[in-house]
Amino acid sequence: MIDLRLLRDDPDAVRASQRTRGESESAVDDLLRANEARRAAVQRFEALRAEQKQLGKRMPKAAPEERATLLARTKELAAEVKAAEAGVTAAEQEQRQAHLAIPNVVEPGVPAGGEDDYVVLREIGERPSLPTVRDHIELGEGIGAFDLERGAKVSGSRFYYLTGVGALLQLGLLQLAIAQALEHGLTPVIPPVLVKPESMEGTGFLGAHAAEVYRLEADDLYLVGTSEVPLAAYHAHEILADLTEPIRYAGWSSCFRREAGSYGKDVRGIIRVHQFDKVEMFSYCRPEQAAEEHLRLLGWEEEMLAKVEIPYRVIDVAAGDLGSSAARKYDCEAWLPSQQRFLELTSTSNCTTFQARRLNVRYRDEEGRTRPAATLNGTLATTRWLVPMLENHQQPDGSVRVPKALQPYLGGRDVLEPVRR
RNA sequence: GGAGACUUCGCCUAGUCUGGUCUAUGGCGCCGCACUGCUAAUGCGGUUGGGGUUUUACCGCCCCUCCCGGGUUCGAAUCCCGGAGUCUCCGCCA
Repeated sequence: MIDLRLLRDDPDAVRASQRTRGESESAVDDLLRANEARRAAVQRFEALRAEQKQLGKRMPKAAPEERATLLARTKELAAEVKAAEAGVTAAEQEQRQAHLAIPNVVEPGVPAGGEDDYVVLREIGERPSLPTVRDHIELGEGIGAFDLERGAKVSGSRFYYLTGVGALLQLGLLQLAIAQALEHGLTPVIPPVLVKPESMEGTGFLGAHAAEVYRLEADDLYLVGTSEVPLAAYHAHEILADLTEPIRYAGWSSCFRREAGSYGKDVRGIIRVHQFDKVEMFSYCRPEQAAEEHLRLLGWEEEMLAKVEIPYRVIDVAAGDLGSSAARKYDCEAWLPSQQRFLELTSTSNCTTFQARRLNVRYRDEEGRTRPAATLNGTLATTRWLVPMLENHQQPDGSVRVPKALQPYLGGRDVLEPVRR
């Protein structure tokens, strides 16, 4: 939810943001109107309620005949107050609707436009020159890293088993991520992956992405698509006592996505799957520190990418492709030799105070006032990373080189050789 | 799954039976001031959160907030109904 004070003080700033995103400007006026209506309703109610309380106070010490007149008026008032209160509730609901319809105000400098209007900030590392290119499926099955057929047999399409070196690669990668997170002072967290509707809603995943989410109807719980959800809801309805330094977590969890509407896209292999594992960074900080913190998270993502020795580029995602919560988003995309294209490996979002306002996460500033915190998130490692790792480190005989940083997790091996199945 | 107890302004707690004087008690903690040459101790004062109004700079005034949502009533922390959470016991499964 955007800041209503900003909306009232500078509605043009919000309109400009909507334009950059390619979204409706009239939504801004809808919210302004709804806010005004709400305030009017509140004033009506409060005036009546004040009178009711005044008269009620006189009741116990009123003389018998005075009491009769009082009673007549207060009875009347009781009905009016009740009606006015209903008016407030209705106006609040209407404002909330209008409020939720407006995505976060984009950060200055975000490229305008849609999915294809990103700006490439830099490209790091050398694309490998390969005489013969095998894709990750051929390589992974060759070295016995995963079993797609049995994944499909047991659970359906877009499921897989990680086996042998594949399981070790993933565990090593995630542990490497946790080790790095610890180095930088983040608190490692293994969160619940089933959450209540309000937690899912608070993080904004039941809006445009509702169809992406698995729901357990019998228990009214949702499977999270990222540990961002339980990490963001972790401090919901809290006032953080000290936020002079950002509070940072590194969540390790399985993630579940329905991938509805992605039929035919990356159907083979482990690029786009229903279940994967991820280490996700999550940061709470003061709003004025958020942009700086965002670059810090991006830096930590790049540090991880360097450790696994993958060529990648960094893009500044265009406004129309940000999602509702983010004010700015940087993606790191790995080079994929088999497809001669880039594949998203990490994504870091600065949600400013938008998400915290929904989840009611606040902090106390120097003057003792409570203010909404800023929240940010960013990817440190996922199952998907195995794809460019296999492809970029492949050798002509179908074996795969192990980056130095991961070798300890694979029993010291520096090459994974093809195995007979 | 069944039964019961509980949920009060950071923490603990009084108040609920017997509705109005609850504008919610006390302690701890925290903040400020005073005092003693420092510390400690003591004394005094302050300390839930949200919203409205004055276009929040401040002060003030008002409304809401005693787990949440309804209801009864002129009036609800207090009575009634529903829900959530915590704990205890029983059952079941590990």
